[in-house]
Amino acid sequence: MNIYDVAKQAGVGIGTVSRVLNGSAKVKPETRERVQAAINQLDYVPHGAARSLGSGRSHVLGLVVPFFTRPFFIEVLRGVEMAATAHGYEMVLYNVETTTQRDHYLRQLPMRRRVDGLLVVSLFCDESEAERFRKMNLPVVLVDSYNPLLTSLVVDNISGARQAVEYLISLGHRQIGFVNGVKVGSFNFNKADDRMSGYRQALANSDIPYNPEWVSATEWTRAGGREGARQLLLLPQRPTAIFAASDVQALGVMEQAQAQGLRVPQDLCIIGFDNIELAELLNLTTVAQPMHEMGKQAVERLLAEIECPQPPQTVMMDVTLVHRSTTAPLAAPNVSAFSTASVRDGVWATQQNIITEG
Amino acid sequence: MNIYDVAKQAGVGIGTVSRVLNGSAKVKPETRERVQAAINQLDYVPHGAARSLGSGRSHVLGLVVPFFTRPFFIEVLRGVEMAATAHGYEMVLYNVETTTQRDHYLRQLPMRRRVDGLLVVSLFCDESEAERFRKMNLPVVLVDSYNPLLTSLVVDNISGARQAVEYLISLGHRQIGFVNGVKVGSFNFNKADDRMSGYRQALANSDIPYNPEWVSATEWTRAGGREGARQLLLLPQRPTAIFAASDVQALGVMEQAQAQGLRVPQDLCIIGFDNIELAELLNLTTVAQPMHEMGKQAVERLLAEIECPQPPQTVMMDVTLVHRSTTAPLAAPNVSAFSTASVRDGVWATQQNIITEG
DNA sequence: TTGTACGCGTTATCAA
DNA sequence: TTGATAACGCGTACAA
Repeated sequence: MNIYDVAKQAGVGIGTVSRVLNGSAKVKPETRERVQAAINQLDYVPHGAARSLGSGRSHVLGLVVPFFTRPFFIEVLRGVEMAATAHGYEMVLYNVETTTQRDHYLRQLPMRRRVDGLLVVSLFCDESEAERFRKMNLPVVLVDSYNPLLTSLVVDNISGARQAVEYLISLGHRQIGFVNGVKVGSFNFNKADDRMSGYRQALANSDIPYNPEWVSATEWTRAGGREGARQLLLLPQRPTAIFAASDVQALGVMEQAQAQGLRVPQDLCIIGFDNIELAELLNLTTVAQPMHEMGKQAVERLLAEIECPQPPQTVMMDVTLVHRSTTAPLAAPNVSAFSTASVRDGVWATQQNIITEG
Repeated sequence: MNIYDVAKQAGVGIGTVSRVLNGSAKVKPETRERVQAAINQLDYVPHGAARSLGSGRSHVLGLVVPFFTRPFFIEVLRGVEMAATAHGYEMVLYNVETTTQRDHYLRQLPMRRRVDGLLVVSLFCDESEAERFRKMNLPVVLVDSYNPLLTSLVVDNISGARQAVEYLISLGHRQIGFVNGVKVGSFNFNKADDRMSGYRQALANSDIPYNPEWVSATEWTRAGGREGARQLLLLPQRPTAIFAASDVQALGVMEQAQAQGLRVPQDLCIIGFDNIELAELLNLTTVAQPMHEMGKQAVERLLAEIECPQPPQTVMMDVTLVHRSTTAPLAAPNVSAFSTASVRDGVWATQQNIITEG
């Protein structure tokens, strides 16, 4: 059951069927109808592989993403999915959890085009790889990562971190901890560095000395955040507020605070980064990234590049601080334990009361 | 840069190159090495589409899943991804959010094999569709759904629901609400019905009359769960415990309890279904499904079917009740408001104390 | 064990 | 506006 069958059934040549299939302009309406009827009658659907082979286009986008089950990536993925299907593209998922996998996907996969383009999320991409993409004529867009040779969509991590810490300072905090993420292999390369820069800039702007003891770099996980917080909170001179490099880590910080009997926000203020769904649920103050929008824009730029080569471009997306109830003005020392807040003010208890989200 | 270039470079015919590429037995080690060297030297990677066209195999698995961002599906997806890559298969994601999309993917997509097999998750599949798959010789495995003509992986939803409700009864509850999920179009067809059956069976087994007022069917979302709980909890005679058809809905129930000032588990016990990551985090008692395992098994059965046709089989996976801290023995009436629990016993506060997970 | 020729189902290019 | 025909790159009989 192929294009010849349809042609025969409709009494035309295969060229005409192909034109109808691809919505080519030059075909008489009457003929088109006849072909269409034959197609419907035979339940004919073109063969994808043959089509790819002939046209050099697969209408498939490759998506290289680390740890795709993590909320941040899921949200980006969602934006990608919506945009891709809207434009008639399919999406194949390459999950990266090891450096080997990363190298494999970024080196082998592009060589012969099973995909029309590649979206690389949160993965560092070196010059030689970028150069190879160019040589192969494989359109690539980076999301949450940067390379001068490739179109890159980044959020302003420095500014986001700075805003978060400046907000804490404005609340009266001076002892501000930072639970950063680690740079594992080639993952999340600039992210950790940039958020660190933002943290230090904010401190410097207010002439607060930088204290390396108040910084820890952990896995980008709940357990990591928890461990990081444990280190900071057991110091003789502990931070009164902690900025975490991701919401997931912030979650771990909250758990650790809970475990040590510290109330949030009275005894410890917490700010996360990302604004995943859970952040809203737990009323976590956080730096919001436009994750859906990033996915969508990435697809659109990639498709543009597939249509015709574009000069590499770096797009900076804005972040916004979302005020929720894990932050509050610094309580006067030694009074915090009996502050004005209700005794039931756990994280969950406050959630219905203090909503300043805007 | 194709197989001919490699052949020329190695001084052999393309047949030999092909044999090397596909690990065919009959090739002299010396020749193999020469070909391999040429492949490496030219950075040659075979063209996927051409390969598919020639062999009739794409090494791609289609994954049709509704609302893939929801935790249950993500977990299944994760299992699928691991198994698929382990076997050298790629994975293309078809997200379904409307009946139109469902029909499209289940009717058009299979017609001409871009994929070697299809995994359909939580979607009802009717006889005619199953029949069509058979006619097309397209291997299909159903996950969390059932059709007699197709290999189906299901969990025992009836038993799971029954276990949950029986547990509540064993704790002394007699007024047990049920926040079920709706059957939207062709989504989650049997699931809602089966969990309802389990609920009613448990009641019947203990001679507790079924009270339709204590049942509501909502969206499978947090907002849905919340709305369902609102209906039940505002009744003059309100339930003392609520069983929710999914963890996500249970979350909504928790929120609503919180909003009405009901303490969990003293004033209201809650059991969910699925055991998503969040359930552990919030210490929600729930019925656990082996989500990763389902994804993995599904892939393995699908691959087996791709190798050679198998008779349809229904595999029942076990569920297990996970005891956490949103359930407790029913407090004596009128005492619950001043029970022995600490005043700070919100959901979060209890989480470190009452852990009976096994 | 190796090389050759053909087929897979399209798209694209021409000439009509 | 249409039909014939040559790619597309590989797998695979079949012949050597």
